[in-house]
Amino acid sequence: MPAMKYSRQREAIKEFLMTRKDHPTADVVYSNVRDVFPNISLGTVYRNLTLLADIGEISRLRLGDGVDHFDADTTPHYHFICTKCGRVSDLDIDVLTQINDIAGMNFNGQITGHVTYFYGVCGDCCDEQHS
Amino acid sequence: MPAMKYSRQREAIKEFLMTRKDHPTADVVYSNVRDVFPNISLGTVYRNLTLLADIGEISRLRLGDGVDHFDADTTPHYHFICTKCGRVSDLDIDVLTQINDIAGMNFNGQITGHVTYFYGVCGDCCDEQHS
DNA sequence: TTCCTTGCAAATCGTTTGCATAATG
DNA sequence: CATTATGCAAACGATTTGCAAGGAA
Repeated sequence: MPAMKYSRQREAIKEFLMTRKDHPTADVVYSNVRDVFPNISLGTVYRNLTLLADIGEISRLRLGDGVDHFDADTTPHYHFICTKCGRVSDLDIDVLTQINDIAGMNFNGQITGHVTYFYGVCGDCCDEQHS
Repeated sequence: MPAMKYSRQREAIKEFLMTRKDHPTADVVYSNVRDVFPNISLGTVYRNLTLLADIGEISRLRLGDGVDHFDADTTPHYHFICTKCGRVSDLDIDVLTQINDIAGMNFNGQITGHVTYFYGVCGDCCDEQHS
């Protein structure tokens, strides 16, 4: 693991991510950071997102839609994906550690964790249906 | 949705999947079905896997490893991924419908389901560590 | 004969990487 | 000055798609 040097671009990427709670993709990060660094390349964005995720300063979300999402909030929490608009939002519940034990019943091996995401229709899309 | 016609290739793909409980990828399906149809193309495998998944005869698993896995067992159940060997196996527990309700607390919207996969070390890999 | 399915190859999408140059320590 | 980071473009792996030819209803 090489020593990390400061870079304005990386800082801008992280700062942008911290302003958002909708878990943007690399592409969204790219087009937004380009407002500040018009010459930044998509490769640099990917490199820094990967680097930040590796050192634990951000987290990478694989939600099964084929695209990686990124989150400046690294505390363990669950996510919700709206099947109408695709929006990703945080859920305000405790981590369900007990389901690891439930899953471990009748299983030959050690279960150390789980990944869960919930889906359904978000508040905004529910409102649209009623109007 | 166009009417579906019989095809030997599709049949072979589905039959192969039914013999396996390790959730193979499209590539694994391809190389195995090629033993029966040496001229089958990867495109045909993908087309049929997608078609079968769309009509609900098989299910497509996105486990966050960047590759799609396929399962002839379409009944709802949970999966376990070994972080050592990458093997995917079924878990013998009931579906935890109650966690949808838990997740729905303090949430403005409707939660209709969830996707969960567990990870850890499988029985075989545990044994290896001890020997 | 109609229209679905195939094999093949090219295209697409998200992501990674090699390389010469620029910036950091 | 040593080394990491950048921009660019090419490479990549998984998956999809256009097309002409083959097979099912």
